[in-house]
Amino acid sequence: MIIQKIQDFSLSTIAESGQCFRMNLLERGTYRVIAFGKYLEVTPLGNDTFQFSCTEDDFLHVWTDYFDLTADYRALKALVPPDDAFLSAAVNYGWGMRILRQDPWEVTVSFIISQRKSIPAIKTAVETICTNFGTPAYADGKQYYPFPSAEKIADLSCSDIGCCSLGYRDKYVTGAARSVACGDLDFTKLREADTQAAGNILRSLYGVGEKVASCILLFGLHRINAFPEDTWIKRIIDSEYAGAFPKNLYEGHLGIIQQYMFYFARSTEYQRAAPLN
DNA sequence: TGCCAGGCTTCAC
DNA sequence: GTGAAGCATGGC
Repeated sequence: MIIQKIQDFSLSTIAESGQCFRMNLLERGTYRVIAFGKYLEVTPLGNDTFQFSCTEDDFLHVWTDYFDLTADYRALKALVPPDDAFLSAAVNYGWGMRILRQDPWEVTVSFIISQRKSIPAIKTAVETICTNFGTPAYADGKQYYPFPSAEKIADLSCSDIGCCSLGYRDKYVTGAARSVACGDLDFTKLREADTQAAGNILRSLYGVGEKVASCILLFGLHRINAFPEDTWIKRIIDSEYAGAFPKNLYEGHLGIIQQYMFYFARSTEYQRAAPLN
């Protein structure tokens, strides 16, 4: 068990911002995270202090990286011009945001599934994949299901994986799994490649286009300048920026800005004031 | 019951 | 190269 003081860190903001699908609220503010085959519970204790249900070794070598705890987003927020009312409100609303450093394989599958699905439906599909094909594991007597390996998914037919509500995306997921399993898609090499080259490789996968590739770059490879433009971001750029968002102001950190925009655009606070649809 | 969802591929033109 | 059609299924 680790007790840690962390400033500018909000579990609810991170969990509800649409970047991950296996971080869930249990009770009284405690969130459960399943990632990299490990199980974690994080409980806010007040005064910027959090309890992590892990060893010191895992905290230092797994979760500090995962939650991007060494980063400081304050300098980025300071770049937002005061006269940009939307983005000023967005970075304020998204207090405690972090861009998680997730497993790129899990991110690839999750965001392939995400196309034309609601976030609750994505979470259901991802969880069903884990319970059906993940190898059960235990932490403190609790059973959980890690995300299955690419090799495991590669052995499945579209019919086998049909129980996971993937619809027409089933062939995209099995195809990506086979690319990883046979070595054609190597995330170790992608980490070393420049962002443009990595994006080109990702877009060569069947079922991966510009938006999903950007999500894999941002959430799986921590290329924080990747800027996924989904329907929400496009509507915001049209309605708040007359179709021209000033990306040049945030060069190098566009992915973080995008995450504040996405999280705020979907909030009831913004929807009440300026509904997008 | 009907509409919509963190898009993509395919096919005309 | 550009734009429209079609897509499976869950959640509200």
